[in-house]
Amino acid sequence: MARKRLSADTRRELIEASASEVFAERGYRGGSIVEIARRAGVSAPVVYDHFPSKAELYRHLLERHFAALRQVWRDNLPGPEPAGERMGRAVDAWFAYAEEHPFAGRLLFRESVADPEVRAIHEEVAGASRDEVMPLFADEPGAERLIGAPADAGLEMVWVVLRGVLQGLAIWWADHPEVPREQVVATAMNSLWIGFERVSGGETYSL
Amino acid sequence: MARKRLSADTRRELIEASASEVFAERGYRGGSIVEIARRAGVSAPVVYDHFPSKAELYRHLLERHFAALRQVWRDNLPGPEPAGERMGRAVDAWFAYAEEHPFAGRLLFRESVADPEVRAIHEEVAGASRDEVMPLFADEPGAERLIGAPADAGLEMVWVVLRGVLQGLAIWWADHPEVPREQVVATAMNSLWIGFERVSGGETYSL
DNA sequence: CTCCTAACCTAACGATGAGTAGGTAGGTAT
DNA sequence: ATACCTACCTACTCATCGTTAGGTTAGGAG
Repeated sequence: MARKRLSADTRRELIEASASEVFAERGYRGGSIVEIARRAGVSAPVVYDHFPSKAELYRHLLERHFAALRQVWRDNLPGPEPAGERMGRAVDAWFAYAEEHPFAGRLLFRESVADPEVRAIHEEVAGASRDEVMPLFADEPGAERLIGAPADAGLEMVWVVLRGVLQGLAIWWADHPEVPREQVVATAMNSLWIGFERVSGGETYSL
Repeated sequence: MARKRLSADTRRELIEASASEVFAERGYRGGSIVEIARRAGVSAPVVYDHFPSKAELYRHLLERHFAALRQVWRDNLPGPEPAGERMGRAVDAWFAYAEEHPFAGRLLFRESVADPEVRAIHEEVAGASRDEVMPLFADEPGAERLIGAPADAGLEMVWVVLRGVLQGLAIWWADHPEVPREQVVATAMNSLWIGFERVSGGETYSL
């Protein structure tokens, strides 16, 4: 193949795109620098001209995608409309991002409980996301009913459920792109918001 | 440390327990045979007296835990009681298993989208679980409302959501054992069943 | 007490992969 | 045309890890 000499910025973007792919497909440990470099059209040492280490490259990608998704919540969740409508458009926008960046969903959530090294990066980056998004929920009327004692744990569990559903569907959807987005969004909302609304209206489940 | 000579069966169980721990903590690639052997009180080659390869050891653990969880659904989901009650006790039993086997939840779901080698094992083993559990849901009255077109995709998405919620909560709970099980179960049910019930009663969400 | 099975070990092999050293050559500015 | 910067390369080092070969010893059977 004819090697082309590109500007540093252009090559860096190619490397980031390639790394998103490779990490999404193979995980942090399974994704090799050589493979990332190959798909970006260069040899492995070039990666180190742009990133100091594999871990830092990974962290950079995580931060980029998490920042984009945080923005989705910030842009869509607040507003004067009914809560269900706002939540619906936020979830829709979330999956729109996942559609546009097929590797983002897989990249962001897969390794979240992996070995200490990677896990620390995830908790740091994902924690920031959680801390920003969850207050938006806590302000919804009736939200306190979702929260048992201790309150923090209850709120965090809401986040865990939200994350679990969006993560699971995003990963699944990446393998079934023929399903239209509206259907994925509707499935998520049927599970998440309808339950939330009902509970915040007083109908808590008990064993 | 004083090395004790144990029967093959006893040592094998120690190795399985150790491997569950290590894979849960570090993932498939991150968990090394040496570390597994060390925690089982032996040197690495002894592992190969019991399992032909790392992959087969991993598969064995997966099959064991998935079989146990399948049994939980089989035992708890069918019955004459109202659907919500049956679902509630199944979810409760599921988390009881997760409580008793702290590594099961993390082990079973973490690597589900990892590199092809591991992924194939997961899809094979988890697929069997899904194929057995989902029909139990499809039979619930009103379930067809959860299912858009194509029907298979809709049913599978229900499974994905269910799995996402249980997985997320199980992993989170493993790090927060002070939260009582009832609260975890209630959170799961609030998200899952209340939404399900409401939808099967005709209240489908639409954007 | 004496075998002999099998549970266990040390020492290596081969592969893979992160990261580095040091040089080469394409483009651009003068 | 020449000189220089820098994008890029080849060729390595070093560490880790799965797996195997082959030997050693505990401990029960006779």
